[in-house]
Amino acid sequence: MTTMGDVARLAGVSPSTVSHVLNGTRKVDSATRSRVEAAIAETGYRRNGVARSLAAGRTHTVGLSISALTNPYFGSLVHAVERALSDAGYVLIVGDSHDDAESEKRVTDSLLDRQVDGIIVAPAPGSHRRALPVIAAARTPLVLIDRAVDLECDQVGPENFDSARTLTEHLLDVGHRRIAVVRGIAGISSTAERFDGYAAALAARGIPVDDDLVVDGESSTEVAERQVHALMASAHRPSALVSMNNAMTIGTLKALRRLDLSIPGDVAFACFDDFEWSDLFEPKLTAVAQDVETIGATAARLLLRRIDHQGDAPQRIRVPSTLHHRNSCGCA
Amino acid sequence: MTTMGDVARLAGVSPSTVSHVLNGTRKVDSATRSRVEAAIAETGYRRNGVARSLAAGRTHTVGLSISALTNPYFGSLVHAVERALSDAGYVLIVGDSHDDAESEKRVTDSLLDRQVDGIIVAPAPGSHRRALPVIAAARTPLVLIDRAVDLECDQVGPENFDSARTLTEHLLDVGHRRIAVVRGIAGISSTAERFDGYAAALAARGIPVDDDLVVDGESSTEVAERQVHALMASAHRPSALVSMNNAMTIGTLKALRRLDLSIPGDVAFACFDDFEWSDLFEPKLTAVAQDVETIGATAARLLLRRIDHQGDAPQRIRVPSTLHHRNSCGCA
DNA sequence: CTGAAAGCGCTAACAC
DNA sequence: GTGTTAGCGCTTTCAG
Repeated sequence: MTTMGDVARLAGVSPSTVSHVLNGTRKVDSATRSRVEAAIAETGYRRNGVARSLAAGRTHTVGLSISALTNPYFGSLVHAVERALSDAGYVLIVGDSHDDAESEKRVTDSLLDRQVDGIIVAPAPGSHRRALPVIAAARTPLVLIDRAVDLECDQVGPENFDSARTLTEHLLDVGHRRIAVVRGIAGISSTAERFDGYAAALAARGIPVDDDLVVDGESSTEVAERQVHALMASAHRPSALVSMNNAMTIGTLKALRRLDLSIPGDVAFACFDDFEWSDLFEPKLTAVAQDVETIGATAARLLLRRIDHQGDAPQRIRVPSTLHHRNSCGCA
Repeated sequence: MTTMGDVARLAGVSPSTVSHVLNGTRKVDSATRSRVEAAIAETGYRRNGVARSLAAGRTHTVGLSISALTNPYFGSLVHAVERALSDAGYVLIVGDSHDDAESEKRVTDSLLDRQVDGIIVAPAPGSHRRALPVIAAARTPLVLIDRAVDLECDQVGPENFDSARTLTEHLLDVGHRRIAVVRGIAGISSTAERFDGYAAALAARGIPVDDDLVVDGESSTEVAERQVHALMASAHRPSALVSMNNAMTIGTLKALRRLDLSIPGDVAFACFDDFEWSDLFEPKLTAVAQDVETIGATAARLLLRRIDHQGDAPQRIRVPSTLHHRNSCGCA
């Protein structure tokens, strides 16, 4: 390993000059600079970022705790965050929380140990009692993404309530009265907000929430498939269905297929999250698309700002979603 | 920031003892250990991983250069790699290469600067002339994933040739003679290998490759849609189609839909990469599923092994794929 | 079983 | 415009 000292010696200058030409951090005579650059080229010197971070007190590294990269929604989120961060010269460490408070804590502890300059968390259920307080105590800049938590810090996520209400209202407009909802995993804000949106739409029409029509899909394809199958095979089958995320939508569609129920003939259908193949599917899916790009980019932006200005007031941003009206809702 | 020195002073021991209780790196009297632990708890001390890495010469960090996390295939790959790595106490930095040699070089340079203990690369076209030599020169453990390159280093990827041949043969068996292929981005091994598999299947039946039936989808949904549309609207329309990856499959299906061509009635279809919704689509897609989990886990395993044993002979592993025979191929 | 001390490679005052 | 030097916080010989 060749170090800055080696380069300095070869160029006949001091280490600090080498440092300064490398970082452009003070004026260096162009002749000197050339000698240094030649020495760097000759030795194949490459700077040691670890030493640099230790001395400078900054790692230019950001951590992200998230669950299930397998889910394209999160994949896109990571993608958007990574892009924004790398444009700013930062690098991204990703850790999978498995949507479990314990694993999430392990991930964030490891990020904190590594002295990341900031952390973005898609909080797992129970996060506010485990990981989040520790991050706050470490005074490491923090941004919450995708899900809201009752905590004084920057937060970005999709608009859930209105979107879920719109989806439900639409089904109501088509004439449905018995509308079932497939709800996500308990303990996270999006599940609650989307459910509330559903309930609000019904309430506005004077329809009470019927517990028999609320199925817990736990944000999982398998669970949703099983639960929807049970519901649709039962006596109190609804005439319409709303699924609150992409994974559960697939489960729901599988269940309907297994029961040989047609959409929208036997049941109307609308869902949260759009798919690349939404209009390839027959019938084309009426869905609410989240603006993942914006959510991710905003999270990165908020974090970078906070890294530079610890003091600013925390912001909470909701990114609007857009309804893609196609024909699974049956209102052709 | 409280440091190890602070803890040592409070516990009335030397910094080195604190270090040893923290790392379990030498025997410490249990009374002493307790005092140290108490001091740690009292101060809320958290170790500085950067200083640790500098002193120890290891970062317990691995870098991954990959393209398009948006693509669920890569998302799952990252997921698998991350899991295996975090089980081993490593952390993963991901960088997006955009399948471009220049960006890839930027990503890997930044990883090298950060002194990662190893790097996993899904080589972009041209990688062997830019990023890879630099990594090799730095003598940083390297594993290639997803795509092969003519280089002496560990490599893991899917089996492509046989899978593509099987897919094509199947269409041939159904009786098709004019089979078009939608081919991926140029310059990467999987594109070449899959195309060769296609060509080999034809050759075995004495059918020459017809250039008019080779469409370049560039691994992109949009390009594939455009090209397939052109082909299918032309005079020399094939009776069957093979698509060589997931993104292009979606493009292909969109094109067929736009032309109102039915599968398998108007064209038989088979593809590389399985989707969660493959059997939800009508007709269900006949597809080759790659074992992403295994590929990712293997890459991690190879890398960790090489980090510990620089000397071992490089391995090249091909993970077999499995054919899901459904009905888009039209052989009911 | 424990401590002293020499670095790890760099940054950033501070001095000239 | 350039050099000196004191750290950054930890690991790890080497002694005892």
